[in-house]
Parts: sequence; structure tokens; C-alpha cells
Amino acid sequence: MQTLKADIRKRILTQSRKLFLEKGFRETTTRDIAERSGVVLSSLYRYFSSKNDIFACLVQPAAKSLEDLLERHHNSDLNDISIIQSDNYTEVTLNEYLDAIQRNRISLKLLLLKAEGSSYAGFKEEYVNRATRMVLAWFRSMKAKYPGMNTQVSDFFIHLNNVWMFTLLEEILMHDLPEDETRSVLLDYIQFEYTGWKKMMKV
Amino acid sequence: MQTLKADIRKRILTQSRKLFLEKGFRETTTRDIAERSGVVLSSLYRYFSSKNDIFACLVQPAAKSLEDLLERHHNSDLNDISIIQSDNYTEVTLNEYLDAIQRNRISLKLLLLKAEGSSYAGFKEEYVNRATRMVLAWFRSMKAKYPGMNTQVSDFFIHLNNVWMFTLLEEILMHDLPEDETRSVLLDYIQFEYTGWKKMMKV
Amino acid sequence: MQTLKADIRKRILTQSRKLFLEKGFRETTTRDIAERSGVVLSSLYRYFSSKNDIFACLVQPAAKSLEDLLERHHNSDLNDISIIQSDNYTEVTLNEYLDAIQRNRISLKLLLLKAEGSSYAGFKEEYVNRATRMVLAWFRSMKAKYPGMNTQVSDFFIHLNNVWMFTLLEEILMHDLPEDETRSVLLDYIQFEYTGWKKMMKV
Amino acid sequence: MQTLKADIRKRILTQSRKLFLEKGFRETTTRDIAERSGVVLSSLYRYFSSKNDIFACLVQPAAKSLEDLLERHHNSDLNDISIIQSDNYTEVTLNEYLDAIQRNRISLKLLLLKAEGSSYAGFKEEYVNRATRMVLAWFRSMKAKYPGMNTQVSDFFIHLNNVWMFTLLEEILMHDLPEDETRSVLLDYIQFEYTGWKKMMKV
DNA sequence: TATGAATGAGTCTTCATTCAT
DNA sequence: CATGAATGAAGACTCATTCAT
Repeated sequence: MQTLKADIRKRILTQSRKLFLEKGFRETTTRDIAERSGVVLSSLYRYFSSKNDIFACLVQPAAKSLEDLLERHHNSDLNDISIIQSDNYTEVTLNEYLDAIQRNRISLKLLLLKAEGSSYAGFKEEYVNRATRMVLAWFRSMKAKYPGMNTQVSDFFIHLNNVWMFTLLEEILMHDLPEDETRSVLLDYIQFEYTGWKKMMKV
Repeated sequence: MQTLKADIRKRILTQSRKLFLEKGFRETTTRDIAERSGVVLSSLYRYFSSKNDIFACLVQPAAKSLEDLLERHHNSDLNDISIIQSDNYTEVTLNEYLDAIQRNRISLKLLLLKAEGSSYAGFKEEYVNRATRMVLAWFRSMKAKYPGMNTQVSDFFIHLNNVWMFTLLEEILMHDLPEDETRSVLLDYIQFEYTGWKKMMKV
Repeated sequence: MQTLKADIRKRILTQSRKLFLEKGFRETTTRDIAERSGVVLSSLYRYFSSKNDIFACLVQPAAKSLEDLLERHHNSDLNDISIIQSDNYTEVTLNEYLDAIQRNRISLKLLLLKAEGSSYAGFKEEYVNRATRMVLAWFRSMKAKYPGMNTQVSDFFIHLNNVWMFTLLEEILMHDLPEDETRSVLLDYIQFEYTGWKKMMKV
Repeated sequence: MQTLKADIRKRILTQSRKLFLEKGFRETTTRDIAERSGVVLSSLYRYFSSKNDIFACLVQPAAKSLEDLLERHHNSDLNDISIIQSDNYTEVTLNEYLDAIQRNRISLKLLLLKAEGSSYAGFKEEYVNRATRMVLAWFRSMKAKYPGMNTQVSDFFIHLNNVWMFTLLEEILMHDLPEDETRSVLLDYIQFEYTGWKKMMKV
């Protein structure tokens, strides 16, 4: 009996996922969702408190995994420049990104591409800003350690790189890049960035 | 009378520009526009055929200048690799971009950041796709000319770089970067890209 | 089983009482009641035929005691003016009121202050009207007996005094006046009314 | 042309007044109002920002006149006990009340009897509380001047008298008491109160 | 008899656009 | 050509009550 309830919930989530994916949060109506889920409109509200709530459920895993990534990667205490220059850094990083993407493809897609109108609309910007602040802090701490580092790099350019990382994510999702291609693009990206930064910072 | 009419049109455009800038296309209502322009709502439709039409007028210069850039830069007939490697290529390119931005700041801002809900919502994607196709064509023609070039670069990565260029634009506009900073960021960008690509293509 | 059933009924009544008290009849939803009672929504309807029915159960003792009071006090056959003028009339009356209030505080509170939206919403008005009719009848019969009585007092003013009595009740309940204060206020009230009426009727 | 607009507004106000009067704020739907006013539902919102707004327009004169009364009558600086005992005090007061009532019958009726569900629902209680505070202040200042005054009167009883005044108002309105009867009831009321208070305070 | 699910009518509000004078 | 008025479709959310197992 409880299974039934869970079933309907799942059905609603499945169908709304489809709809959000097709038309985005804003253009998807609660009626759409209800009809496609084979429920009466009012029943929707037995399972979720609002349209936004449904979206939140679908999107939360992605949001969580991104937050985790942020935590791990931009913590200035943990990541010395030596780590970044270490041989397997690239690979480790790469795998983490890949993991996050593979695990939450659709959820991420919703979060980053279809959230307009929902409470997650500003997620990307907020996230990028936080990430940028963390990177900036890391930069400053590195400069304290290695005074020879190039100081020329503007805050804005650092911000920009964070945005690009997101853009990369978005594009991978938008084009449903298969796993192997995703991996190869990520490799390219990391190499590209690495080369660029090395030159720029004259490390 | 004709003058008056033009005046009113201008007023509508000025005020709606402000509103679109503040709240975006979707959140701006026709009533807002009419009131701020000192016109009755129905009069709006004497001067413009729809809300979208108003937006189009405001956004068209930016769209045009981007189209022009596309034309000039990604035309495989015109740009041989030798040009890219020429000394002043960077500067020329830089100036063109700067020009386009400076000339159409607000219009671009509307087009790239505030178009949600309008017929221009998909502009960026479309544009990037076209640009990518052109770059790909150029790449292929280059490969035909210089068979030694690295073939490894995926189509997607090229696409990505196009998107990044847009992202750069968007961020410059979003943060109202002043001209000098814009220039310096663009320089960084070009250098960054140049380094990255050179390495990647083993040119 | 029968015991269980009674238990559940009691639980529903207890919890709905709380809710009605907090938020009033209208703002209390059947779902609220069910959840707080630890029953499934549909089970509510096994124990009560409707939301209004639940309210009725809670409110009925108060309604009953008020009806009783009405019966005893405004029965023109029973109360001669001589009784009213008797020494202990005040005290007797006072105690009756006090009793009714003390016995049914919460029930009265629901009936008089929280019934909006229920079938008891009009209770006060109806009751007052009936009471007024009875008092009027009593007045007429008194006038028949004692023709010297002042006739000037309007029907409306008598009605008004009945309403005031209710208002008094409402305020005592609304402010959760403790028993001793309730007693003292009632004393004030009776004295106040008594003085007023004596003057007015030139008894 | 502007007349037309005003006309519709007036029509909406007239019809909604009727409806609110019949069924109260809550039970009156915007659709009701629109239909009875011969307007499309959406047009309602061209003239008023919400259902509550319509109600507010209807009710504001009454609210204003009550506030004014409060201002004039419970200002402890202005009203010495000597004024209250003066010969024409009663008449002046009486006329003021009458005026307020006559001028705003329907508006008052809505405000005091039909506001449930609107933003004016708590008006009465708020008002009474403010009035009570003012009267209490007045009492204290009188006691300072005339220390012989009875102190026994409880705050609650004073509060109660304020509520009664309101109850009086409500009943007058509820029963559509004609002007002359209203006057005579008010006279009774003032006399009644006066006698009661004199006794109570042993003035 | 208990439970999960279903129901359906209803409520306020918004907005771009068109009509009639 | 301007203006006031009209339009109608749409959208999110609520709630008491009933059904089917």
C-alpha cells in the first residue's frame, strides 16, 4: 500500500522530469504534469507542496554533488600548488568531474539548463561567485607562499574561468555527450586550461 | 506630426530598454512600458506590433554586429592560417571585438542576458552553432591545405570554444566591465586561447 | 475494539479542539485534524460525518448550557419582578453564570469565538434574538402586572443588553480571565446593569 | 471618456458593496463582483488591485471616521472630568456619534460586520485595544488630579465598556435602526453608562 | 474497519492583445 | 490617430469529501 504511494510519487517525478526537460520549468504547467502522470491536479499537491518542490526533488542530487565538488576542490587549506602540479592530479580531478556528471546527468541538466522560473534559477551564478571567492582566496594564499607568482591575472579572469567550467558542464549536458566523449573533452579542457594558466602565471 | 510620432517611438524604446534591462523581457509588462513612456497601452501597438517587436528593435543592432563579426571571422575563404599567425592578427581581432562591444553594450546586454521569453531567447545557441559550423569548415579546409595539423581536436571542443567566447561576452556585459578592463580581459583571453590552441594543435 | 474506537474519537476531539482554538473553524483543515490525531484523513469520516460535525460535538455542551440558562432566566412564568429585587437574586444569578462559564470554558470559546464558517456561526445572533423575545415577553407581562413601570425603554435597548451580556462572555473567554477576576467582573457587570436599569425604569 | 472609467469604478463599487453586504467579504467572489458589475473578471483588476482593495475603498470612510472619533474623544489632555460632567457634554457626544453613524452607515456595516477574511478583519479588536489604552491613560491622569476617585474599577471592565460601545454600533448597523431610533438608543446608552459609571466610581 | 488514493469544483490573479469611439 | 475599455485564456494552489480495496 505504501508502495502505491511511492509509485505515484515516482510517476510524477518521472513525468515531470520529462516535461521539465522538454520545456523547462516555466513552460511546464502543473496540469501538464498531473495529466501525464495520470493524476488529478489536486493530487499532485498530496505528493509535493508545489511545482517548485517537484523540481527541487529532481534537482537536489545535482545541486548536492556540485556543492561537494566545490567543497573538495576549492579549499585553500588542502590544495597546495604542488598537488596541482603532481602527476596524477589531472586524472583525479578528471575522474571526479566525470563522476559527478555521470551520476547526475539529467538532474544536472535540469539544474543548469531548465531551472528558469524556479527557485534554482540563480544557482549557477551563486555557485560561480562562491567558487570564485574560494579560488581567489587560494590564489592569495599561494602568492603568500610563492611570491614570485604572477600577480597580473585579474579577478575577473579568474571569475571567467569558473564560469567557463560551468559552461563546459552545460554544453556537455545540453548535447548529451556520451561518456567517452565527455572524458576526452574534459581531458582537452584540463590540458587547455593548464597550458593557459601556466603561461599566464609564468609558473 | 511625423516628428512627434518618431519622438514617441523613441520614448517607448528608451523606456522599454530601461525596463528590459532592469527586469528582463519576461518580467517587463507592456503596461509598464506604456506607463513609463507616457502612452496609453493600446497606443503601443500603433508603434510596435508586439512586445517582442519592441525588444527586437532594441536588440537588432547587437544582433547585426554579431552577425557581421561572424561573417568576417569565420569565413574559411578569407582567413588562412597564415593570417592567424601574423603579428597583428591579435590586435586586429581584439579591436574588432572591442568595437562591437563598445558600440552596442546595452543592446548586447539585452540580447544575451535579458531575452528570456522573447523570440531572441535562442539567439546565442543558434549563433554558436552557426559559428561552430563555420569554424569546423575552416578547420577542414586548413587540414586539406596542411595535412600535418593535429586532427585530434574534437568538434565539440571547437563548439565549446565558441560558447566560451560568448560566455566571455556575457560576463563582460553582466559586470559592466569598463572599456580598459574589457580590453585587458580580452587580451588575456586571446593569449589564453592562443596558447591553448597552439599546444593542442601542435602547430 | 469498542474501547479503541472511543479512544480514537476522543483523540480526534482533543486534537481538533486544540486546532479550532488556535486557528478557528475555517482555518482548520480536516487534514490538520487527521494528522494531529494520528488517523488517516478518510478515517475521520468514520467517526464524524463532517468537519462541522466534529465542531458540533465540541461545542454542544456550551450550546446546551446556554440554552439552559436561557430557559431558566427568561421564562416569564417563573421570574416575577419581586425575585429580581430580592436580596440574593444577584448572587444566585452570578453563580449561575459563573457556573456555566467555568464548566464550559473551552467549549464556549469555540462556540462564541471560533465558529466562523461552521453551522454555529449564527448561534450568537439567534440566541440573542430568542433571549430578547423572552425578555420582551417578560417585560410586557410585568407591565401588565405593574402598570406604573416605565414604558419608554425601547425593544432595541433590551436587545442590546442581551447582546452585551454575550459580549461580556466573549471578552471573558477571549482574555482567559481567571475565575476570581471573572467573578469580580461579573459582579461589576451585574451592579452596573442593575443601577442602569433601575434608573431607566424608575423602579 | 474619463467619466466612463469613473462610471465603471463606481459600478464595481456599488455592486461589490451590495455583495459584501449580502454575503460578507469572504463569501463574495471576484467573479460575482465582475459579473454583477457587467465587467469581465480581468477588468476588475484594471480598477482595483485586489478584492481586498475594493473592500478597502468601501470601508475606508468608516475607518477614517472612527479613527477621528477616537482621536477627539480619548485624548486625555483635552477631556477633563469637568467636561464630561458639563451639561451639554452628553449632547455633544451624542451628536458626534450620530454623525459618524449617519454619514457612514453602509461603510461602517461592512467594516464592522462583513470584514471577515479581509485585511480589516481585526479592525475592531485593534481599535478597541487602542481606545482602551487611551481611556486607561485618561483614568490614571484623572486619578492623579482627583485622588478621591474610586480605584476599584478593573482595567478589564474599562476594556469591556469599550467593546460595548462597539457592540452598540454593530447592533445599530445590523438592524438598520432609523435615525430617530438611533438617536434615542444612543441617549439611553449614554444615560445608562453615565449612571453606571457614576455609581461605580462614587464620583 | 482502516487506508491510500481520487475527486472536482473553486479562488484569486496576470497579461498580451484587440475593439470601438 | 489616440484613448478607454474589453477580452479570454491561463496558471498555481486549496480543501472537504468519497471511493475502492
